[in-house]
Amino acid sequence: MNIDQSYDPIEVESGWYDFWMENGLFSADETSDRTPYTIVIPPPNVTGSLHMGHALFVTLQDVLIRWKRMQGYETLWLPGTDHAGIATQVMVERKLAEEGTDRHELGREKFLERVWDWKEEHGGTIIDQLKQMGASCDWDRERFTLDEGLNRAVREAFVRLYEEGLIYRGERMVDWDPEGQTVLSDLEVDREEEMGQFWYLRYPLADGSGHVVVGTTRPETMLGDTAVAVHPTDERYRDMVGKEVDLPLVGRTIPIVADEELPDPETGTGAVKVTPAHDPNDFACGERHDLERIQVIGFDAEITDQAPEEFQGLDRYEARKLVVQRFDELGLLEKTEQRPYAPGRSQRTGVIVEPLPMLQWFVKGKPLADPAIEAVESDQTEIIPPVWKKTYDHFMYNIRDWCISRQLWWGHQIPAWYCQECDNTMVLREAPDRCGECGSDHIEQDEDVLDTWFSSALWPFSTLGWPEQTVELEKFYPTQVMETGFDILFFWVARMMMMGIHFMDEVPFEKVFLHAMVRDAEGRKMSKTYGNVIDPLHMIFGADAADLDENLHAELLNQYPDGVEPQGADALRFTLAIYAAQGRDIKLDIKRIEGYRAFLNKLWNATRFAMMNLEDYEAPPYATYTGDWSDEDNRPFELQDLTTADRWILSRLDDTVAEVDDALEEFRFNDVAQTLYHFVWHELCDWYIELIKPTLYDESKDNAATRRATQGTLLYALETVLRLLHPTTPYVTEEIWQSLDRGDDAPKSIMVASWPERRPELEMPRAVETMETLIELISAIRAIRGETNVKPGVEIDEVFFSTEDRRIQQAIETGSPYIQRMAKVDRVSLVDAARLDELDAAAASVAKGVDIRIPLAGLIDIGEERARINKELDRVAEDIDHVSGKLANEQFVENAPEKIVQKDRDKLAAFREEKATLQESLAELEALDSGS
RNA sequence: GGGCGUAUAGCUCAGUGGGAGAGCGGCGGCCUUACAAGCCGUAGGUCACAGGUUCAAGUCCUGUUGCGCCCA
Repeated sequence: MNIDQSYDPIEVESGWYDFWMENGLFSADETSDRTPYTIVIPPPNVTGSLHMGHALFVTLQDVLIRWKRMQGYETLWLPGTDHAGIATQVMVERKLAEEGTDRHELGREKFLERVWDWKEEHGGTIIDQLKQMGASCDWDRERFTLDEGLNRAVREAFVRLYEEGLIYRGERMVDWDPEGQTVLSDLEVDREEEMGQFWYLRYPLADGSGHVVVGTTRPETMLGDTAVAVHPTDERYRDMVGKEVDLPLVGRTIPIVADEELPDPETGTGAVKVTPAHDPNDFACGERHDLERIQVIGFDAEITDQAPEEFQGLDRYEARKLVVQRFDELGLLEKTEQRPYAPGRSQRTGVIVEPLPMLQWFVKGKPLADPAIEAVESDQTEIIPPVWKKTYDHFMYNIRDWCISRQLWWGHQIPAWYCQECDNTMVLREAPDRCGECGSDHIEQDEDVLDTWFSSALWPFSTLGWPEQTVELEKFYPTQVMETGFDILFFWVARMMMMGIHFMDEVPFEKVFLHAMVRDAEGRKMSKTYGNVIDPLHMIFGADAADLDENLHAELLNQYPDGVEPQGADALRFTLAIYAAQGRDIKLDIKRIEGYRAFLNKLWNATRFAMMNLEDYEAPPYATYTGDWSDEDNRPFELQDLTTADRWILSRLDDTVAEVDDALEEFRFNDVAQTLYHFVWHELCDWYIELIKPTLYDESKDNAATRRATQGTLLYALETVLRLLHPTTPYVTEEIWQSLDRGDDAPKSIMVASWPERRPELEMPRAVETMETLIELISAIRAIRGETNVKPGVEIDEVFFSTEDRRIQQAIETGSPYIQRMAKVDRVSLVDAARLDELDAAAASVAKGVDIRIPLAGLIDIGEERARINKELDRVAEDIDHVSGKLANEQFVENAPEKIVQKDRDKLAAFREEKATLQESLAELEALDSGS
């Protein structure tokens, strides 16, 4: 025995990762002639740390990669990290603030040094954590979105798109993050509905003939109003169009214009104020009516000198208060009300964004989106689950130009240079010495950097060496699967599709699998606000109460005041896999993780059992497990020596192989895990191992061949199921597999053992049928025992079976030793119906059409047995009602397929027979009861 | 406001027109030499609601309600 008494995940998971690394088992060979299978990792934030979302994607991708690797593909799982522009820069800026300085004081160069330092310090964390999850990435190829090769790819892509007219610089309304001090793309702004104030302001008409009332959620912007708009069909304002109003507080006179789009007669008063410099819709309206843009809120979110002096320098919210106050004082505040509104907030800083017109760089949407739509339409890329195709299409068909410049320093600096002399703009791969137009050397590079997602969009090919035509690119592009969360379908997947097709003329991946969000057990997002965060590392390694944060992990602490036990990466992975049903969020409950650790313990102990009973077994060469079986000498056991139980488990194993494989092909990870769980626990352990104990314990000469066949079956089944489980639970399967010590010709790791395939030789339906019958009969006897208070230790003298069915009779004959053992029965007697009638009082049951009788013989509680039979009778009566009702329906008999109708007729007959048997038995019991 | 999804046992979820399932939890009984992280048995359902199609609906269609997400 070289396996510990119980499963200890920490112990098991401690050494194998190094072993895999040392043997180079994760490395892809770009020169091999094997069919490639490539996944590029969704690069996590370089300074981040592992959360459940990461744990999920690592699990699913590793399952796919390990599966394909075992199938013999040249697998490449290419890892890396993302520089996460805003997030990282904000982090470092906060640190600087603590030191009482800021990036401007430091200067660009020094600041970037600090960020690189920060990256060096924290950058390894997430990578180490991915490794702890067991990720079999090719670490030699690890990339970073800011490394030199990727920077080159970014410059190349930018320049080409510029030359093709697909990147341009222009003044547009953009979302400004006043805290992050940068522009954001549409996608980086979150809108969440909240209750807000809605103010109604009176603007007096310039001719003194009255006033117009406008509603707004942002009164401070009135300082920049340059018009009031009403709908041309709105009768209320028909006479006002063309008139002017005196803008209070400001003293400006502004027109009332008729606009088709901006005002909604159904909302508010139907008249709206127009602030072209501070709202995208107003901006558009301003373009239509040629209105002035007056920017009254600056980049620091303070009121500019374009506003009256009183307001200048005020924060936008202070200004709001003051504006409202002044309106009130002037009697121009009509009313206020509470109303839900959805302000845009920066995804990074959480601050309400300020829409402002700015000169920025943009990527044109439509020309890149059209081929990407077509690629999905024509199935060059398949989106799974398919429901997301609609969302993808919706985004692509309504795509807007993408603002890619960011007022940050941490990122790829835009490769554009401006001549200070002649205003020439140069977009180039390398920095120029002088202006190409006027020759001046007074040139400056654009200060801004690119949106991080711009570099991420190139990830599937930039990581393989593009723009060089590398061997890697040739071998591994396009990739096979992009596996990521649906929340970045637009941010990332859509943009990779556009860029991949544009630059490579080929889609970046054949399939996109979008996984769900991991939530807490109640379905809420994991967040500090709720205190419901579950840290994957706490699940893997355990956590003392002291390790847990009272804010982040409040709920966990509540549930586990003393901390949590280590569950291991395998249990976590198995849990995430079995939860990963398509089209549904994952509501993670720690109890489930504990349950699957118990499952791995079960597997562990099944192995211990096997090893105890295989000590004298001489295992066949490993090649017989994976090789061709058409040659009888190359099989791991003699088929003719197999017992019914052996045949059954091998058949079921073969079904399991097929089910697992099908489920993997279709990304049904939950079915993969569920199928294996059921097979290992409820077939292999609950039945097979129990069934074969007598065979294994009988060391007589007569039994030698049978025993050997059973030993062979046990080892084969265990070894095969380990291979099936390996992609999901790599550590424990490697540990157990190694301890089986399958000889010199076995691969050095289960990682590179071959993936199980169906074996026609193992399909033995007759044995399956027999075992299914036996399992039902045994369960029926156990149910009687359990419900009539027969103690588990007590052996029943004799059980009688009666059936007309030849095949079932045979099953009982061959299976009687199994029945004896599993139901704890001394004798099994197969008799004809007449013999049953001779029995006096007996417990009775019917299963598979077999009458089962157990003479009471003083061991069965008569009262309990009567109650049990009455319950059975109720059930049968319901069944009879149901089926006979169906058969009484002429429509059903006429229209339903004959097969279905016949099935119901057979059922009805069986139910009636069962009822008769039970009634008879009950009558006997009652006679006995009254007689005694 | 528009769109997408979802509703099945106490909880978390499978379910592919043909008698409603699993895991966890509950209850009862077991220290049976692989495993008490275990074993045996068992209770628990108006498949959200209302219509419709069909011989037959958890499953297909329509509507309603609740919940979730995306876009505006």
